[in-house]
Amino acid sequence: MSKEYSHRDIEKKWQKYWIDNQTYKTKEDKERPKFYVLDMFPYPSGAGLHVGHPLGYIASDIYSRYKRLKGFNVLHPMGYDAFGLPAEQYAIQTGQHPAITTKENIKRYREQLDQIGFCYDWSREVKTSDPEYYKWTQWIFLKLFHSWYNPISQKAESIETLINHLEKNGCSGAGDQFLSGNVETEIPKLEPGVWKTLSEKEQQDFLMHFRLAYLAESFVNWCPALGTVLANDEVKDGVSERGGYPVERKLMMQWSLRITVYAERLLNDLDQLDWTESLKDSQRNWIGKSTGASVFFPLKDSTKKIEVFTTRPDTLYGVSYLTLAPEHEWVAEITSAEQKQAVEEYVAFAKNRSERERMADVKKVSGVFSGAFAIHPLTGKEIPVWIGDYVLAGYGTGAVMAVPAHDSRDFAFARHFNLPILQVIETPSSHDLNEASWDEKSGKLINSDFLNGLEVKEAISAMIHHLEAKGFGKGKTNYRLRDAIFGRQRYWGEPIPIYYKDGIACPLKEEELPLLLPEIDKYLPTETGEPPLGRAKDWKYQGKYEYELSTMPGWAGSSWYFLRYMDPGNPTALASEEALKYWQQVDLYLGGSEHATGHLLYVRFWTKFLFDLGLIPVNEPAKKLINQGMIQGMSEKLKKLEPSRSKLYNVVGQTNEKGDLVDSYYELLIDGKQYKFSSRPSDLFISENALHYFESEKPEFTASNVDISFVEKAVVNVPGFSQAHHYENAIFLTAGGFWYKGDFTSFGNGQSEEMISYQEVEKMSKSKYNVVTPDSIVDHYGADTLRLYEMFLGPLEQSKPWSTQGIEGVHRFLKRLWRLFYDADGNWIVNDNQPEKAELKSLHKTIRKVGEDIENFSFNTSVSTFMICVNELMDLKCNKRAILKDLVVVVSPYAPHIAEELWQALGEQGSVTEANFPVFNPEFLVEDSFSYPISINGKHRTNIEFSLNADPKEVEKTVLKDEIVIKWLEGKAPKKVIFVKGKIVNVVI
RNA sequence: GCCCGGAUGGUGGAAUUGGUAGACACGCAGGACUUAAAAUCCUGUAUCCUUUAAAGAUGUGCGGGUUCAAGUCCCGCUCCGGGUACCA
Repeated sequence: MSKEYSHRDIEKKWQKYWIDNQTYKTKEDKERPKFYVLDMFPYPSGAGLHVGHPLGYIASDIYSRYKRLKGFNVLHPMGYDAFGLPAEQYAIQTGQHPAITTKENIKRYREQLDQIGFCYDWSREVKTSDPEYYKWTQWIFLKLFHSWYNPISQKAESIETLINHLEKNGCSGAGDQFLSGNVETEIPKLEPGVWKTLSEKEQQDFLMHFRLAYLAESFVNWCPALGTVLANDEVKDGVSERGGYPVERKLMMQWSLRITVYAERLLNDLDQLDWTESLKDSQRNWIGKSTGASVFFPLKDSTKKIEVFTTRPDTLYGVSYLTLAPEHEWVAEITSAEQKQAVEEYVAFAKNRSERERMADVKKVSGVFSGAFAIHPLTGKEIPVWIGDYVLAGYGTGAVMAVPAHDSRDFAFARHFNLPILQVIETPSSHDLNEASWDEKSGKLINSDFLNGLEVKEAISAMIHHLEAKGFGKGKTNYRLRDAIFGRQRYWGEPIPIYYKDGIACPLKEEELPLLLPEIDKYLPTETGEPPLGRAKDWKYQGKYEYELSTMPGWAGSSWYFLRYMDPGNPTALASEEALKYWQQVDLYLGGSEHATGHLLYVRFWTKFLFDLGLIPVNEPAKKLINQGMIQGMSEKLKKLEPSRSKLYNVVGQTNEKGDLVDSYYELLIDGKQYKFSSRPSDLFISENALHYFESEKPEFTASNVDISFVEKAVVNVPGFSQAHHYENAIFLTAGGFWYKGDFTSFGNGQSEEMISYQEVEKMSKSKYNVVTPDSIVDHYGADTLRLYEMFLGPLEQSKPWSTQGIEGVHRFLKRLWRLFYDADGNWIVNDNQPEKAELKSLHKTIRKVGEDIENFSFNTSVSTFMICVNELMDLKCNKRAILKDLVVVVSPYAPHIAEELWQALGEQGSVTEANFPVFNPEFLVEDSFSYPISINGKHRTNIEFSLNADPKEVEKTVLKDEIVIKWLEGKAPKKVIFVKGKIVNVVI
């Protein structure tokens, strides 16, 4: 075998060895402590893996390998979140079954992952679209369906315990503490003893108010383009996260999961988690707990009372009107005859505005007076009731008490409609209440009867006390978190295991699972607008009852997959008790922060639920979580213009005497010269060096992404690009000429004829043509180089644009490492000589630093440390086995292939993964002297070597005799001499 | 608007509890080897003044402060990135 460093041979050899020897197969091993390292579930997209994906995978792989060397039994699995929209969209376009697309994508992912040399235990691979797997997703759904949340015991229980309670006690409605806790829910009243007299339908409808998986009419994010509803976290800026299609609010009957009952626990348990503070903050904000009071305002001439939620009950005396959301259920009812038309028009207007529009003009105030009045519960005064879309139907009660003096939104509304502004809190003299409201939760109460003189905080509790005593309201906690919509009107997802009998939703029996996804002819809604599953032929429960036609959302399968990895093949349970007990939970979870409010909240929710039912031993999925930064792409772009929008471009027509068009052509005018085209050009692309032609007109350019494979150092390959992107009929204008239909016409002006692009940092994505895959890098430099380089780029959690600048240095390092074992002619040069102090020092410095770095997830500095060590050993001409053997082990988590090869070359048996991480010995680092930096007034001037045991007084004497110090002293006596052992000497003059 | 993170040479970045700013690498410049190239190796490389060297001055986004000593701590800003958004 050639003894050059040949990454192609080495990496192929060891990847085969690992498979043949099942090196990474993990078993429950009671003898060793366990450690569970998990990467966030990838969705296998058609674009394959780009260089950003492996960043986290490499980090977790290094960590896993390190933990193994430290004697842990490491579980490090990988699998696929295989259901999802893109495969289905592709199916709609091409008719290809999403299962086929998914399978192909997974195959490609797997090839790409394999070539990087990860230590995944592939025998545990799971795919959410596999019936073996989704059987258990459906099983958990049934458990959710059969459970309710008991607010007294603070956990999920079987629905049976609720039925028992209802039989005995009935339900006193929304205020029933036993049933609702303090969570805002609408519950109908039920007298004791009535339960048994209800029909089955009535009973089931009632239970739907409690089931953790329930069917209810609610406002959903409807995406017409995708033909489905989306969860809140799947909507970004009013458009769908996948695809960017508009989303509107719609009232629909939907399956939802009652995540809101877990709000308090999801919030509190964050404190125990070793997750990044910013991620925990995101979850806290998303849950959005706020405490305050609900207050009832009786309507004038009515028995109805409008309930509002406020966090500022202290400002009750400052209420000058109420505002209802346009969707509030009483709007039509309370509107006066005179206002009817105006209100109806306004409600229609508000409803038709898409979410995006509503968000776009947050600043614009709109609303209408309902004509109704409410009675202020404390003052008895009449106050008007308005309708305004700044009030959200989905939060609180959909109604607010407006305190314009102390709430900026109420202030803007009051200003716009000339409503009174009543001050109830003293403001600093610098604050002008005519200009803006005083929203601060501080100050003394005024104009507020019994609250006068109290501080805001005291006033809040005093008021709540007062309201409760008088029966006008009560203290209340609200959460921003909404229940999660669970049904999707799509094909490629888990069928919901429910059928309908006489209008009642009935669950399948557990032994009837999995409910298989049926085959259909087209992946589109039916003619009658039902979801695609409506197309399935003869798909009925027991041949007669309709199944639920919506499927589960993408996050269903990913909400519990960490459990399945513990025991993936188990046919009788989601995982065996033994495996669940041994592996417990994820010790280190690695993934992007974009999952903060979606996946990471749902997986915590399901974990807590399964824990409540006693099915698993832990109530949190992951102890520690690290976010890796995003690797962005560098896009290449060309400025573009609709040709007719430039003065350089003309359409010239010639007419005969009769006025008929006899000849026409298109032309470009440059420097007074005319260039003709026979047919109409589609676009005008402008090179960065040709912008001066537009100086006088300054048009608004648009931009087009150019596939980065057609760009070399900002020079665009025009024929390649125009063909691949279908711009055959476009003009490409450069400073010195232009391309049209594959031909170049020179202006002959001596200016550059190159088509120059400009660069922009963007998210790496197929649609931006800026994707860099790891494949070519692995091919050219090898997986070990890729692994080291991705770590060398910088701190793991930092986002950065991809650039291969610098990869050479890392590759050179591996070649230099190789040179410690083989000389330039490929001769083995390792010897058994006794290592010397300097060599041991270099090695142990490295052992210590790399160990610390991995524990701190500071992988970039480890790579530097390796480089320093190899450079030092090179300088020392050290080829000693005693040193190199340990070095190979320390390097192996980062660059496993070369480490295996060198390990074997050293004559060691088996895989380097079975070795032990060398133990750091501080003795080798003990120094007896130190070259002290000598500072004068804090500025470094010189260095003097002293023994580390040197007496400070002796040091001071020597320092003051030093030539350079004497020069700076200029004959003066020093005021002070600071001596810090092992650090510094500072002379103060 | 609010919450979080960040700003250090031409570039990526390093710098323990405050203690030699710029490790390591890229790039660049010069040199060695070679017929030549690649590869490899050696030297230099924050900025400014200076022919060079020595020596010095400046220097971690900006303005203040604490300290013998500040990239690091405190106060006030600017800009960039991410999240979130009428949440009452």
